[in-house]
Order: sequence, then structure tokens, then C-alpha cells
Amino acid sequence: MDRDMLGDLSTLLAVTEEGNFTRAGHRLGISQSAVSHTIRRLEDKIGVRLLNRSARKVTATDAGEQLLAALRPSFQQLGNRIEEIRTLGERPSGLVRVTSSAPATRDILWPVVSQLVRDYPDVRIEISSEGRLSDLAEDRFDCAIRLGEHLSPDMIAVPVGPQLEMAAVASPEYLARRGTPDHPDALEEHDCILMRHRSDGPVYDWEFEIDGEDVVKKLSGPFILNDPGHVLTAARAGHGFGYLPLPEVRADLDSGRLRRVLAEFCPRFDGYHLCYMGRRNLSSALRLLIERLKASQS
Amino acid sequence: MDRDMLGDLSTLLAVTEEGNFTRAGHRLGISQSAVSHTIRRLEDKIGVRLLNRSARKVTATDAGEQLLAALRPSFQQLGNRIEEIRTLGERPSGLVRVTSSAPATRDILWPVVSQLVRDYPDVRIEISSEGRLSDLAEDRFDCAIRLGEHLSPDMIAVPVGPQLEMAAVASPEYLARRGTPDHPDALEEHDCILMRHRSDGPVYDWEFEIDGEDVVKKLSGPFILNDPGHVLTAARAGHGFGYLPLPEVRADLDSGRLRRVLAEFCPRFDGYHLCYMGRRNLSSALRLLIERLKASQS
DNA sequence: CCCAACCATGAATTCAGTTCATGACCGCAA
DNA sequence: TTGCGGTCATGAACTGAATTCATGGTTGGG
Repeated sequence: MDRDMLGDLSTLLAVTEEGNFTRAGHRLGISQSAVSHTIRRLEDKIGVRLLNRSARKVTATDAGEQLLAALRPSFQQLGNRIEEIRTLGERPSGLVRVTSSAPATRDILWPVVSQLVRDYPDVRIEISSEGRLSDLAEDRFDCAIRLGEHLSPDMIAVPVGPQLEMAAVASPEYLARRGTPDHPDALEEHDCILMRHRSDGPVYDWEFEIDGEDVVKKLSGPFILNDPGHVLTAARAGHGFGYLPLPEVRADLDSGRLRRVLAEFCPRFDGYHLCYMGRRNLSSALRLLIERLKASQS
Repeated sequence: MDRDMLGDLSTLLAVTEEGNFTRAGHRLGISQSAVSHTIRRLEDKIGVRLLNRSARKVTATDAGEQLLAALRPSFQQLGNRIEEIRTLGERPSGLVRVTSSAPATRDILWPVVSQLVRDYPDVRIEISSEGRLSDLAEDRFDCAIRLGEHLSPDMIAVPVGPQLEMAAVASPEYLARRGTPDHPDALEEHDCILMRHRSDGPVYDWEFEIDGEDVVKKLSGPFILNDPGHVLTAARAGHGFGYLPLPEVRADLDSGRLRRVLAEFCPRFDGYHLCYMGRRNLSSALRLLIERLKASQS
């Protein structure tokens, strides 16, 4: 019994259920002619006439009836079984460990996972603000919400949030002590808390938009950190300016712990990305989360 | 369950049977890459991962195993059924020689062969009421319709008719001359035309049901015959009682040539059997007849 | 550490399935 | 008896899904 025959058998079944080629074709989404060719081809392969055709009537021959007698229960069982595993397959379960900053958790992650765990009671989500991208490779976390695209060749990053705006911030104490810059060029006279992710990687650029032009400032300062939380800590402590996405500094701005400068020079850019290791066997729960986050972006 | 999926399912089965995509591809006559695409497409359609792949090993997931558990018997049944009808459908042709009594021909054989020769124009059926079981072994006939099960070790008998009732009959002339028995015991005072099939075999029993008990009467008479037709001939001639299945004597009863006695004592028993030599290479036409007679019994 | 065997996948190819066009057949009504 | 409408059959033309090609990634064994 060859593979191509199997689809043809379901055409045979449709013909006998509908009673003519034309209606069977409608049901299957093909033309009457295609049905005719298909049945003819099947009969040639098996070497037996399966249908008697007269004008206005199609009936199964005895051989056809015998074949259909085996076909009906078999296809019914297979259809049922496929539906069962499809339904069961839609029951993701297990733990998904996500590392995400508090703002990303609040703005991007929480709206999605809140509904997800209602829809799929067997899924549990662990969210930690302390993880690092390197934790993904070491399987301490399953995914991370981060700004910008992926950095490692084996890591996948998909956008899951709207475009963002950067903010340059410093403590009131620092500003009182060192003055408030009114242009990005002035930052060259200030201390800036820089970031990079890998100790051997590039330092993150501070980009500004001056007279419609994108300008990258090469700055310096007392710290090069790899964690936005630490950048905030250092900025609050008066060690200089931090340059972070607006959501990440909003709480400090609201509380007055930090003040924003050069807002009119700050461009918008791609927002949060979901990062995960691009390996094969992602759990169904993780796949589900990835799909949901992608979908929330549209 | 759509048509295109069915062929893909047989690819899935081949992969799990062969243990890898490459060998499955060889079996199916397609490349390893085509197998990979096919499995991927099937998994996308169903929405469930069916196989775990690692280097050098492919195994079914739980969902895949469940699907395969339904797939295997279904495809086996379909494959067998297709092979059956293909075999039968190899345009059976030629002559099938059947020996059958007139009642068996009328009641059992005719309804089946009438349609069979329409379906298969190359098949011809010869029916003779003169044959004997011994003619099967000597290849003068291909099969026989007979009451009761087979007698020779190399002969096969399959039931092809409903249960029957025996009838004890005699001619009106005999009854007028010798009297009408009103109990099976009275037969001991009468002439009875006996039957057996092999000259060295046992004489056929005359069984009656008396007060709910089965009773075998040991009787005697002027003839021991091996053919029901001859028994009827003898009974019509007034030689005594015949003991035959009701269908075989119906015509004589209807015409008044014979009269039935002791009807309330006659039990029912297994009916007509199709007898044929149990050798291997039965012609396709004979196999077809056998299948049809078996099927007509259900 | 290297190699062989296997799977994955995007792009390109190909040919089997399908449509198109149209003829043949048949049942039914006028 | 004839005409019409509905259905099946089939060869030729078309097309898109299945398959191949090319190649990269992974992994187990030597």
C-alpha cells in the first residue's frame, strides 16, 4: 500500500458519502474532474473497479464496498486519535524560568503571563530580575526579556515590545555639584556610567539626535557595568549620568531620586526583545510563552 | 483530517519502523531531506511534536506513540483489505465446477453466483446436481454444497447457509399400504432409506427430539444410498421413508408426491456447507466464490 | 579531537495533481 | 421522440506542493 494511495482513499470515501463526483469535489475543495482522475488512478493502482458509475448515480462495487468497510472505521479511528493528541498537545505544562527587569516585567511580561497561566493551569512561570543573558546558555533560565537584539550567535531575540526612548539621568546631588548639561556635547565634561554585556564586548553607544542627525557620543566615566540595575544604583549614588530606556528609570524619576536631562535629543529605538537559546527542544510551555509574547506585539 | 495528511502518516510510520530518516527515505523512494520536510509539515499541521530527534536516533514522543498505536492496526487492515480485493480483483476468470443439490442450488448458490457472474464477466460457473464429494478429490468438481461438515481430512467445509430442519417423508402409496407412524419409535417397524457417503463409513443418523431429549434411531431398510437425489427417487417409488433436509424435499411435498411425518419431532441443525479441497492454489475464481458464499452467510 | 552519519532548512526544481475544455451518456419532461 | 440539464471521462495545459539540491549544524564513536 503506497503513500499516494492513502489520500486517494479518502477521496473514494467522500464520493460514496456524497453520492456523486461533483459534490465530493466541493467537499474536498477540488474539481469534479480531479475527483474523476483520482478515482481512476486509484482503481488502476489497485487493479480493481471500485465504483459503478452511471449517469446521475455512483455506487460502490462489491470490491469497493469491502474496501470502504475497512476504510470507514480506520479513518474514523485515525481522525479521532489525531484530534485527541492535538487537544492533549495543547496542554503545555511545566515551569518556564524568565529573567526580566522590573520595568520589562511590568510593561511587557506581566500582561501576557497573567492570562497565560489562567488559560493553561499546568504552566508555571518564574520571573527573576537577577538573571543574566549568560544564564540562558548555562540553562539557569529559559529566556530573558532584554533591550536590543541578541548578542550571542546561538541566541534568538524577537521583538516583544514597542519602540522605546532612552533617558539620560543623574541624581539631584550630582547635578547640583557638577551642573546640568543642555546639549549632548556637554556630556563629554561629565562622568558617565557605561554599559557593556561581555567583558570583551563593545561598550554600549549613547545615541542622540542633533538637528535631525544621529550622533554617537564617545563618553567615559568611573564605571562600566553589565546590569541596568547596577547602573541605577550608581546613578542614585551620584556617580554620574546613566543612559537607560525610559521605562527602566521611570520609578526613580517619579520619586525624585533621579532627574532626566537632554530629553529633546533622545531618539526612539527598538524596544524589548525576548531572548532564548535557539536549540531544538524548547518545551511546549516555553514555545507557548514565545508565541504569546510575539502575538502581544502585533 | 485532510487528505494530504494521510500519506504523511505513512511516512511517519516508515520512520519509526526504520529508526532513522535516511533509511525511511530509502524505503519510500525519496530523499532524507524530503522525509524531514514531510515530518515537519505533518507536525505543523497537527500542531504536536511527534518525533524526538537527536543525532543518530529518532524516537516517537508520547503523542507520536499514541498516534502510531492507532496508525499501525489501521494501515495493516487497509493494506490487507486492499490486497484481498486486489487478489480477488485480478480479474478472476475461468470455470468453477460446483456440485450441488437442486435445493442447495436454489436456496444457497443461485443468489450468489447470479451477481458474481455479472460482476466478473470472465468467470463461468458450472452447477451439477450429479456430482459426489469424491469427485472433489478426483478433480472432477472444484467444490460442493453439502449438508454437514467435511468428511475427509484434506477437505474443508465452511457453513454457507442457515440452520435447517430435517424431514421424514414417504409416498402416499407407502403410507396407505403400511400406515402412518405417529412417533419416532414407530419407524422401527418401517422401511427406511438410509444414507452414508463412504461405503466403509458410518450410516447417517436419524435424529429426533423426544420430550426435549435428542434421540438417535437405529433403523433399517432396503437401501443405503449416498445421494439425496437417489433417496428421493426411492422414496417416491414407495420404498420407504427418506430422511432429508426440508429444502431438499420441498418440491415433492408441494407436488404431493411425498408426505412429511413426525414434523414435531424433527430438530434443527447446521445447514449447508461449502466443501472444497484444502489445497493451496485455488483459482482466483474459486476463491472469489468461496468469499462470496461466506459473506452471504453473515 | 576528528570524522562519519544523521537531521534541518532555505532556495531551486520538477512533475504529479489539478484545472480547463469539451465530449459522451442518460434520465426526465414536454 | 427530442431536447435539456446534470453528471462522468479524458486529453492537454497549467501550477504549486512535494521533492531535490546544497550545505550547515549536531553528536557519538573511535
